[in-house]
Amino acid sequence: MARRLRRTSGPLDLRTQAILRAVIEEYVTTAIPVGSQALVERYRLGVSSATVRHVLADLEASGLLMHPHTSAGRIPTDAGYRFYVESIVEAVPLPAVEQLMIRHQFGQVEFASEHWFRLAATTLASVTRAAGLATPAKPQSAHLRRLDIVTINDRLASLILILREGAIKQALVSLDEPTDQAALSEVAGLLNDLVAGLTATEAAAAIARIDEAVPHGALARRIGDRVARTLMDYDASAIEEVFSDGLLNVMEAPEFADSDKLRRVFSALENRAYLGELVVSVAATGRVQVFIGQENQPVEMREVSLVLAPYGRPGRAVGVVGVLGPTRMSYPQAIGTVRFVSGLMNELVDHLYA
Amino acid sequence: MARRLRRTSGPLDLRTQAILRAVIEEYVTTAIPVGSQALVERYRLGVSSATVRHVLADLEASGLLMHPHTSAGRIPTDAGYRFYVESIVEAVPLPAVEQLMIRHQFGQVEFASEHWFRLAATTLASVTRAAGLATPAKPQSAHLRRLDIVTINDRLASLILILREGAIKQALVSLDEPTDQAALSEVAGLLNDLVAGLTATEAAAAIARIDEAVPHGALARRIGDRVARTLMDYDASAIEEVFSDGLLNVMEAPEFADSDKLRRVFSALENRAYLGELVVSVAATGRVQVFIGQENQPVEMREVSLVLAPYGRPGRAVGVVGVLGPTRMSYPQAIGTVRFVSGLMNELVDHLYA
DNA sequence: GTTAGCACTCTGGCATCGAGAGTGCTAACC
DNA sequence: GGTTAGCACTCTCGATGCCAGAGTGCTAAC
Repeated sequence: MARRLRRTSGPLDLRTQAILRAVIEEYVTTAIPVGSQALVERYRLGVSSATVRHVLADLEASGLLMHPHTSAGRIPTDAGYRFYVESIVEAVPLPAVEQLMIRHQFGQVEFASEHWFRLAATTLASVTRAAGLATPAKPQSAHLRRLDIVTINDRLASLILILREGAIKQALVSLDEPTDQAALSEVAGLLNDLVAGLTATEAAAAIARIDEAVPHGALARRIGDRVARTLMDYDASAIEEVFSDGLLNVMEAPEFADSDKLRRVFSALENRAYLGELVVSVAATGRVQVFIGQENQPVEMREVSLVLAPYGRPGRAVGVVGVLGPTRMSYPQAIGTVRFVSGLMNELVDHLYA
Repeated sequence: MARRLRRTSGPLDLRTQAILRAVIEEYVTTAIPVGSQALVERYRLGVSSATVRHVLADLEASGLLMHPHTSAGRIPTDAGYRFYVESIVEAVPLPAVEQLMIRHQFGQVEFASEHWFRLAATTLASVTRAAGLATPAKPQSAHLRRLDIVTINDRLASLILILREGAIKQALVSLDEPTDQAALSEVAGLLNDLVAGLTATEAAAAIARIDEAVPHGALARRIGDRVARTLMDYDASAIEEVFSDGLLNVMEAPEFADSDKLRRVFSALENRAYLGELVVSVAATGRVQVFIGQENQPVEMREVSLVLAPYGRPGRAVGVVGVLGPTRMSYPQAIGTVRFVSGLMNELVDHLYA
C-alpha cells in the first residue's frame, strides 16, 4: 500500500526511466495506447507484466503517463514527453547519407539566397514527415546599402532600398508635382551620399538635416522621409514571413482522424501570429527549443509540438527553422534534423558574410 | 409513361428551370438534399409536391440533379450547377456598402503594390466565405529597367534587376577573381547602357556582342550572362506564386465533415501546380471563369469549384484573382465579387501605368 | 520486491429496430 | 394531357443492446 503512494515526484530510478522510454517510443510509432503486456513482449525489460503494471501506475501518479480510460494502455502526458526530451534521450543525428543528399539539394539552388529558407522548410518536412517551418534571416536593425528611385509616371515613383543584410525593400512614392527621371536620379545620388550605410534611426536624423533650400532639397526631404519610414517599418516588423511546407504530413497523423481535431490543427498551422512570436523568442535564445502540446498558449496549438532552432549571425541577421508535428512525434529525430538544418543554414549565411 | 422518358436534353421550360433554380439555391444554403415538400413549402411554385416530383424526376433524367439514395431529396450534379451558372442566373453585384469598405481597405495599404494581391485574396476570402486566391501581376516578357551590382565579399556579388513592370529580381554571382565595388559599379554602368529597356532575348543578344578586350569586358560578359539568364528564368516561370487566404472557410463546410474528404480538399488547396495551370489559362482568356467540380482534372479537386478572373494589362502584366470553394457554393455571389475585385485591381494597376 | 491469478471495467464493433423522410406509382380529377 | 391526392415502399439515421477483447488493479503467494 505504501508502494502505491511512494513517489509523486523526485528522480526516477533507471528501470522506471527505461519503462517510460519504452512506453513513449512504442506509442510514438504505433499511436496505440500501450499496455503492460505489449511492453514485456517487445522490450527486454526482464520483469513480468505485473511488475510493469506497478511501475506504470507510479508513472501515472507522477503525471508522466495517463489513461484514456480504465481498460486501455498508457499514453504519455505532455509532462512525460518533456521529461523524456529533457532527461532520457539524446538527439539522434541525421544519418550521413541524408546529410549528403540535403547538402546536394542546397547546392542545386546555386546562390539564390531567397530560396534557401523555403528549401529548408521543404527538406525538414520530407525528412521528419511533419510540417517544416522556416523564416528568412532578418536583421534586428537594417543598414541601408544603396537606394534607387525610378519613375513610374510623372507623379509616381518607385523607391528601391538595398539593405546591407541582403534584403530589398520597395515602396511607391507619390509626387506633389511632375518630376522626371533626371531629377529623381539626382535626388537618389544626393540621398545615397547622405544615408548609405546608416540604420533607420540614423537615416531619419540625417534626412531631418536636409536643407530644403538647395536644389531638389524639398523633394529629397520628402522622399528621404519615405526611405526612413520604410526602414523603420521593416525593423519594427517581426520576422513576418513564416514559410511552411508539408502541412499535409501532420494532417495525416491518426490522432487527427476526427475532422474537428483536424480543423483545429489546421487553424493552428495558420496561426501565424503565434508562430511569429515563438520565432522571435527562439531567435533570441540561440538554441534548439522544443514546445510540447499544452506548453503552447493558444488552445488550438495544444495538440501539436514544435522543434525550432535559430540560424544566422546574432546581431546581424537571424532566422528560424523547425518543424511542427503532432505531440506524438519522434523528438530525438526531429531535434537531430532541425539541428543539422540550422547548422547548414549557418554555413550558408556565413558564406555570405565571409 | 411517355412522360418519364420525355426529355433527356434540349431546352428546359420555364417552370422546370425555376424548380432547378429553387433546388440549387435551397441546397446551397442548407446543404441538405431537398425534397418536393420542402420546395413547395418554401418557394411559390403554384403546384403540388406531386407535380414537383415529376419535374424532379425529369431533371434527374437530364442529369442535372441526383439522388444520394432512394428516400433522400435531390442535390444538383456538376452539370446542374453548370447549367444554372450558364443559363439561369446572372452574377449578383457586390452591395455598394461592401464595395466601399473594400475600396477603403485598399486605400489603407497606400502604394504598396506588392501587398495588393495579398489583400485581394484576403478580401475575397472574407466576403465570399470561401478561400481567396490571388497571384501578383507578372509580365509575359519582362523588360529590364535598370540593374545594380553590389559586392558581398571579394568573390561574391549580388545582382539586382529592376524590371519595367515593377518587379525586382535578385541573384548572386560568384566571381572568378577578387573584385571591388568600384569595378562592379563600372560594370553595372556599362551593362545599364547596353541592356536597359531590353527583354531577356534582346539582352542576351546584346551581351553576346560585348568585346571582352575592353576594360572589364570579361567581367561584364560573365555578369551579363547571369543577367540574361535571370530574366529568362523569370519569363519562363509560370505565374508561380498563388497566394491564398481563408482556406479554413472551405474546410468548415459541412460536406467536409468527413476527415478523409477534408484531407483531400486540403491537398487540393496545396496543389499549386494545377492552380498555376488554371491561372495561366484564365490570364489568357480575359474573362471571369468558373470551374465546377468534375470539370477539374485532378481527382482531389473534383469536390471543389473555382471562380477566377484575370486583372492587369494584357501584353504587359497580368495576374489572377478568384475564389476556391465547395462545389456547393453561391456562384452568383462569387462571380459578382470576383468580378468586382478584379475590376478594382485593374484600376490600381492602371494607376501604375497611367 | 516480484509474480501469477482473477475479477472488474470500459471500448468498439455489430446487429437490431423504429421513426422519419421522400420517393414513385396509381388512379382520379380538371 | 397535365395535375393532384393517396399510399406502399425504400432507405437512412440514431438509439439500443450485446459481446469479445484488452488491460487494469488487487490479492495472495513466492
